[in-house]
Amino acid sequence: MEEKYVPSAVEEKWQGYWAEHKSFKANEDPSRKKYYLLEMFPYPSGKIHMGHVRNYSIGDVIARFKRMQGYNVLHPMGWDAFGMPAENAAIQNKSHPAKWTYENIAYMRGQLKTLGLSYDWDRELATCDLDYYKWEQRIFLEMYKKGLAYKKSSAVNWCPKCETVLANEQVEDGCCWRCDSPVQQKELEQWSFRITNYAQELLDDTYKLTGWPERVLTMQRNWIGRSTGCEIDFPLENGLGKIKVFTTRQDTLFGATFMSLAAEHPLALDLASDAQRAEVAAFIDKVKKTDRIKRGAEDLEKEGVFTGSYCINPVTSTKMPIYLANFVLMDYGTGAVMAVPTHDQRDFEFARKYNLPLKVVIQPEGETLDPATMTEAYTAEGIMANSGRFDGMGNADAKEAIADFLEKEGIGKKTVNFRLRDWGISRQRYWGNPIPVINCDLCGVVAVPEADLPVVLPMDAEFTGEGGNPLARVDSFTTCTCPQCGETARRETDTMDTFVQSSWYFLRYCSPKFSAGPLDREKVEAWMPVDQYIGGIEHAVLHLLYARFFTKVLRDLGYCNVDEPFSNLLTQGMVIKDGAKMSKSKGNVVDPNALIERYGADTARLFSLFAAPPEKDLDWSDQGVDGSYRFLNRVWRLVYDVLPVIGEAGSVNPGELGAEAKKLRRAVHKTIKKVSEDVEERFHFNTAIAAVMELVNAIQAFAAKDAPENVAVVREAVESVVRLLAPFVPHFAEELWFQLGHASVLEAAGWPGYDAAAVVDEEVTVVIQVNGKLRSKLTVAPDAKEEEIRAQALADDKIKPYLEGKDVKKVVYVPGKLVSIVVA
RNA sequence: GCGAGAGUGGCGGAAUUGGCAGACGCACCAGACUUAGGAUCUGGCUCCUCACGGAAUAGGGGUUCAAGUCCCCUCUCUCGCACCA
Repeated sequence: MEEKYVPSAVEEKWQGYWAEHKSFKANEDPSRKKYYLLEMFPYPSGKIHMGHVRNYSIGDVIARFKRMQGYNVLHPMGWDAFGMPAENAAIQNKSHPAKWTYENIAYMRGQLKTLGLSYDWDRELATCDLDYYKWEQRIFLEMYKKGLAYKKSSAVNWCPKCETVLANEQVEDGCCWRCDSPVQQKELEQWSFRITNYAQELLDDTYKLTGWPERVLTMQRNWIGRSTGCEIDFPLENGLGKIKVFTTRQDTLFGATFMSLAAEHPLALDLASDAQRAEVAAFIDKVKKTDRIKRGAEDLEKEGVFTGSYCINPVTSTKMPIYLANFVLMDYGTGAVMAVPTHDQRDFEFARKYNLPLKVVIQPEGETLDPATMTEAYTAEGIMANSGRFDGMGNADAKEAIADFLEKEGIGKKTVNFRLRDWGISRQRYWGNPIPVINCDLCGVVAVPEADLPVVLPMDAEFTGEGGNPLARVDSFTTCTCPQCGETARRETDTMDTFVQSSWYFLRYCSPKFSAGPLDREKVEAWMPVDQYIGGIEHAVLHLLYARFFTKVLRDLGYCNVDEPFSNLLTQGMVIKDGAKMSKSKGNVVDPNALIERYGADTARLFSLFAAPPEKDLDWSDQGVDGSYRFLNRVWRLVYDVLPVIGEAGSVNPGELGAEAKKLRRAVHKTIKKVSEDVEERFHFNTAIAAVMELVNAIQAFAAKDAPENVAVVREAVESVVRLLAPFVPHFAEELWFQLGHASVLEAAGWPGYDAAAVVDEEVTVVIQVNGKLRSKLTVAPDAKEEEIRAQALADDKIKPYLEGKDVKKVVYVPGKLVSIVVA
C-alpha cells in the first residue's frame, strides 16, 4: 500500500475497473427488488457546474447505498440536448448546433465519468438523437389523432430576443425565463397540448404523491388553480345576445350592479355605442400596449371605459352598464366579470372611481353595512340581504341554493374552472423536434403518414441570427407534397418545446434501444415508477407538471400502466458562494475540473455532501474542502498504519474483550446504525459523514491498537469505516478495501449490519435536575431500578445543598435519561 | 397583499419522540515535532465571571417538573403566487 493518498491514481484505477466490468449495468431481474434512481438530466451547455456535482453526488450516494443493500438499481444518465443555446452558439461560431451539442456532450460525459458516478452508460441517450426524437413524433401524431395536440390561433407570449413563443410557465415576472428579455404579446398560429383535459387528474393525484415535498405539491395545486362556481348568462339590454360570466360568488349575484369585460373580449368593440366608440377603441389599444410591457405590474391603477351598452341582471332585472376594465383577464374564466362592488375589493375600487352604484347583499352578523359609508368591500361571511327569497340565509348556504336556482331557471350552471392553460409547444426555432405535420392549401393541416416518419432535421440550415426560424428557410425541408391530395404543400417548421423531450425520457431509459416503438411496455413495467427523483426546485411546476401529464397521456395511449412517474422527489438546494448563487458576473464560480485536479473527485463529492443536508442551499467554502481532504488523508494514514498489525486478524470474539475494546466496538456498531438510518430514512448525508468522522477519531484515540487481543476489533472498526464511506467516496473506499486484502468489491461485501447486542450501553448517564436546572449526573447500569436511581439522586452530594431546608414537591423520572426534582 | 419555509457560536451546521444546546467540520488561539510550516499531532474555543455560578437558540409572552422543539404575538430573511372574478 502506498503511504501517501494520491487521488488521481486511485480514481483512475477504479473508474477503469468499473468501465471494464460494466459494474453499473442494470438488467431486469425479478428475483431482486428494483430501485429506479434518477437525477434530472443536464442540458449540455459546455461543462458541468457545481450544481451538477452536488445533484449527481447526492444521487450517486443513494444509488451505491441501494446497490450495497442488494437492490437491483437502475441509474441512467443522458442529455436534454435540444434548445436555444446550441443555436445561439452556432450563430456566433458559424458552426452547427449539432456539432456544438455533441462536442459538449462528449466533454461533459468525460467530466461525469471523472466524478466516478455509477451510471449505466449503456442506456445513455440524447434527446437530439434521431433515435429519440423520432419516437416523440409518433407520440405527437397519436396525440393529434386523439385531439390532445391541436393548432390554434391565439395571443402568445413572444420573446423578441429568442424570436420564439413561451408558455405561461416560462414567463417570469413578465420576462423570458431563459434570456430575461421583456415578453410581448403576439397573435400566432401555434400548436398546443390539451393538458387542461388532465387538470382534474393532475390535481387529484397530487394527493397520492406522499413522497413529494409539500411545497412542490402546493405550487402545482396553485398552478392548476381549480375553483368551483357558476357560469351565468347576462342578456344584453338590446336583446341581441348575452354575456357569459364565471363567478365563484354567485351568492352575491343580487348585488351585481355593472359588468366588466377584458379589453380582448370578442364583444368589446361590438358593444361600443357610437358616442363611446373612439374612447373604447383607444382604451383597447392602450391595454394591449400595457400588456406588452407588464400588465401584471404591481398596483396598476384600475382603469376602465364605459362601452355605452347595458346588460340585464337576470335575477333583479336591473340595467347594468357594461365597462371594459384593465384588470379583467381574457384567458381566465370567460373574460367577463359580474361586478359586485360591495363584496369584491377590485369592483369596489372601480365603482368608486367611476361612480357606479353599490348594493349590499351580505350583512355581517350584528352589523349593518351602508353602501354610502363603506370604505372597502366586505368579503367575509354573513347573512343574505336584498336578495329576494334568499334573504336571511347564511351566504355559504345561499351559494348552493342560488346555484341550484340558476340551473333550474336555465340562467346558469355550476362549473369548475381552472387557471391551468393548455401547453403551447410551438417554437419557431431550428434546434428542436420538428412537428410532423404538413400544411396544405387545399387540405389544411395533414399529419405526416407513419410510413414517412421520421421528419429528420435537415443538416444544411444556415444560422445567421436573423430572419427568425432557420428551418423555415431550408427549401428542401419545407417543400413537400400533401399526403392527402398530392399537391405541393409546405412542411410545418415549428419545433417542439424542449420540455416535451424531458417529459418522457425517464420512460425511454427503461428500454433505450427499443426499435419497435417509443417504449417496450414490459421493460417499462419492470422499472417504473422512478423510486427517487432528484433535481432543482426550479422545476417545481414546469418540468414536473409536464412530465406527470405526459405519463398519463402515454398511459392512455397504451404505452405504459403508470399513473405517476416519480414516487419520491428530492429537491436539492442551490450551491451558494459568498452569499450569492455562483455566476460568472459575480466571479464566485468554482470550477469542478480545478477542484478534481487538486483534490480528486472523492473530496469534491465528500464536501458537497458534508456541508449541508441536500434540500438546503449549500454554502461553498474552499477551506471546508481542505477539511474534507484532510479527513480522507487521515483515514488513509490510519489504514496504512494499522494494516501490518491487523492483516492476520480473525473475527471478533465479543466475550473476550477488555473494557476499552468493548467501548470501541460499541462505537463501531452505533455508527453503523446511525449512518444506515441517516442515509436510508432521511438522506442526511452530512450527519452520516459526521458520525463516521467521530468513529475515526475514536479509533485513533484507541491506544492499544496492536495488542494481539485487540487487532480483530480494530480491523472490524477500520473495515466498517471503509464500508460506510463507500457510497460517498467510492474510489477511495474501494482502494482501501482492496488494500485490506479483499478480493471482491465493496458492492459484493454489502452494506454492513450492526450487532444489536454490541450497541447496548453498559452504563448510562442519568442527569439530575433541580427545579429544571442541571445539577449533577449519575452513572448507572441500564437496568438499574427506578427506586434506586431516585434514592441515589436525592442522596447525591452535589444535589443535597439544593434540597436543604426545602420541601421536595415532586420527583420526575424519565427512564435512562433524567431525574427532575422540584423543590419549594 | 396571500401562501409556504426559515432565523441556533466568528462561519457551515448538529440536537430524529418535549429530556445534558452547540455533535462534526471550518476558522482562530496555545503547545509539541521541526532549519521551516499552508504538513502532522495534542489541547483550547458561545457570552459574562478570578472563581462559585449565571445568561443564552431573532424579540416578547404562555403551557410544562422540563421548551431550540408545543401554543400566541411581533420582527427579519428566503421562496412561490400576485388583480384568477
